[in-house]
Amino acid sequence: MNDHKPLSDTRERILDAAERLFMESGYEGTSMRMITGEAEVNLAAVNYHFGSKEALLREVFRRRLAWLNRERLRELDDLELNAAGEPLKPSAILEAFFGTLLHMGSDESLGGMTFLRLLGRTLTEPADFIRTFFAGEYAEVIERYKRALFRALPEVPHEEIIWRFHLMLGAMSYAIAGTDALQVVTGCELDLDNEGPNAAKQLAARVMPFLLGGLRAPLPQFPVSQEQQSQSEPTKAA
Amino acid sequence: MNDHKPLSDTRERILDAAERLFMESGYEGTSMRMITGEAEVNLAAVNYHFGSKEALLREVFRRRLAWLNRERLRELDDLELNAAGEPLKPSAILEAFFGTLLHMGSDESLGGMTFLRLLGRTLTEPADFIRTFFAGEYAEVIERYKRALFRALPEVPHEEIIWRFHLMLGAMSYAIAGTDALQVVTGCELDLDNEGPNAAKQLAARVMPFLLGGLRAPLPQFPVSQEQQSQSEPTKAA
DNA sequence: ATATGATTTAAACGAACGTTTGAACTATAG
DNA sequence: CTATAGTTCAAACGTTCGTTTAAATCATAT
Repeated sequence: MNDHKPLSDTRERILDAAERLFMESGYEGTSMRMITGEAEVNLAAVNYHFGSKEALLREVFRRRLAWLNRERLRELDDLELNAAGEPLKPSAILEAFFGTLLHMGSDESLGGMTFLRLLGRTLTEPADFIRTFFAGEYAEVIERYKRALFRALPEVPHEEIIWRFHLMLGAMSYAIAGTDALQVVTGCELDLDNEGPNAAKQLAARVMPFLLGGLRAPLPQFPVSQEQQSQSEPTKAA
Repeated sequence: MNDHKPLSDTRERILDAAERLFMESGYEGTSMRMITGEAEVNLAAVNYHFGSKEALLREVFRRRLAWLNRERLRELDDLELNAAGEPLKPSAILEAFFGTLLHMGSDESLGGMTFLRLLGRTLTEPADFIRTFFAGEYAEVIERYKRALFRALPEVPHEEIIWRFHLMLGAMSYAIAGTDALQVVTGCELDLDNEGPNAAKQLAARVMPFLLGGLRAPLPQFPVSQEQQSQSEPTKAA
C-alpha cells in the first residue's frame, strides 16, 4: 500500500501557512480560507487532513512542541546526571528551559522566530480548548523543572518559586511575541536586528540576565506565607 | 435640551458587559449578541451608542485608561518635584508605574481585577486597530517614564532599559492576565486568594521584587552595544 | 489495462457574524 | 396637547464563517 509517499506536502503546506497566520492574526482572526489560500490548497484540505480547525491548531503546535519538550527533558536529565545528586544552579535550569526555546528561533527547521512568536502569543489566548491543550502538552516538563527549582532554591517558599516561574514565562513570552506588538508602545527602534538566526541569540543575551535577576530577587516581606527573609540575596545561584 | 439625564445606563451596562466578556473570550471571540445579551439591552444598542464593535472596545479601554494614565503622570510629577532635579530611584519609578495599575485591581469603581486581566490579555491581541489604539493611549506615559528610567540608570544603555521595560510589562501582564490562564500550565493551587481587593495587594508584593530584580540585573556581556559592564550590580537603585 | 484507495476539487450547506432599517416608544419643550 | 429629539425594538440585511458533499483526479498494485 501507500509507502514511499512524499508524505503529501499538502499537510506541511497547510501547517506552515497556519503557523504564520495564527501568529499574525490569532486563532479566531484567521479563517480557513486565509490558510488554504496562502497554502495554495483546496479549502476542504484542512478538514480532510486534520478534521477541524481546532485540530489543525493542535497539530501546528504538536509538531514543534514534541521536539521542544523532549529536548527540555533531555537537557534536564543531563544536568541532573552530571550534578550527581547535588541541587542544580538556577542559572543552569533557566538556561536549559529557555535556552532550548530560544534555540528554536535560530533554526528554521524547528519553526524559527515565527513559531516562537506564535507560541508567545498563544499562551494568552482565552479559548478553552487551547488552554486545555497546552496544559496537557506542558504538564510533564513544568513538573520536572518546578521540582528542580525547588531543590535549587531550598530556602524559597514553593509558592514563591511557582510565582516567579510564572513571571519568567510571561516576560519571555512578551520578549518573543512582542517583537512588533509592544515596540509600538515603547515607541522605539530597538527590535531584533533582523529576522535571521542570530535574532534568537540577541534575545537570549537580553532576556536571560533579566530572568535570573528576577528569580533571585529578595523575597517580599509580606503577611502571606510562614517564612520570610529580608536579606537582599536569598539564594546563591550563578 | 437633554440635561439632567441618568446618562442612559444602557451605555454603562454595555461597557461593563463588554469589559467582562472581552476579558473572558477575547475581542474576536466575543460577539455583539453575547454582549447585548449579558447587558440585557437590544442588539442594535451597541451600534447606536458607540457606532461599531471596534469603537466599543476603544471606549471600554478609554473609560479606564483615562484615569490610569492621568494618575501615572501625576505620580511621576510628584516624584520629580520632590526630587528637586535629582534622578529618581528605580524602585520609586516602578512603584508609580505599576502601583497605580495594581491599585485599579483593588478598586471596583476603576474596573477591578476584571479590567486588569482584560488589559493584560489585550496587549497581546494581534488586531491592528487595537495595537494602534494602545500606541496612541500610552505614548505620552511611556515616553515620560522611559526618560525617568534613563536618568535613574545613567550607566545602563538606553536600548537595554527599553528592553527591560518591555520585559517588565510582559511579566506584569502575565501575572495579571494569567490568573487562570497559566496556572493550568504550572498546575498549581497558587492563585490569588480571592477576587477581592487585597488580591491586587498580594500581586504587588509578589511581582514588584521580581521586576526590580530583573531591572537591576547585571548587563549582558555581549557584542551588541558599545559599553559593557561585568560587575554584578551595575546600578545602585533600591 | 483496470481496479482500488487516497487525494483534490468545485459547490453548497446552515449558522453566526456585524450592521442597518424603520417603526414604536419615551420624555422633555413649546 | 402637539411637536421633537432621544432611545429602544424586532426584523432583516449581506457577508463570512467552519464544515460537508459527491464527483473528479491521481497514484499504486494486481
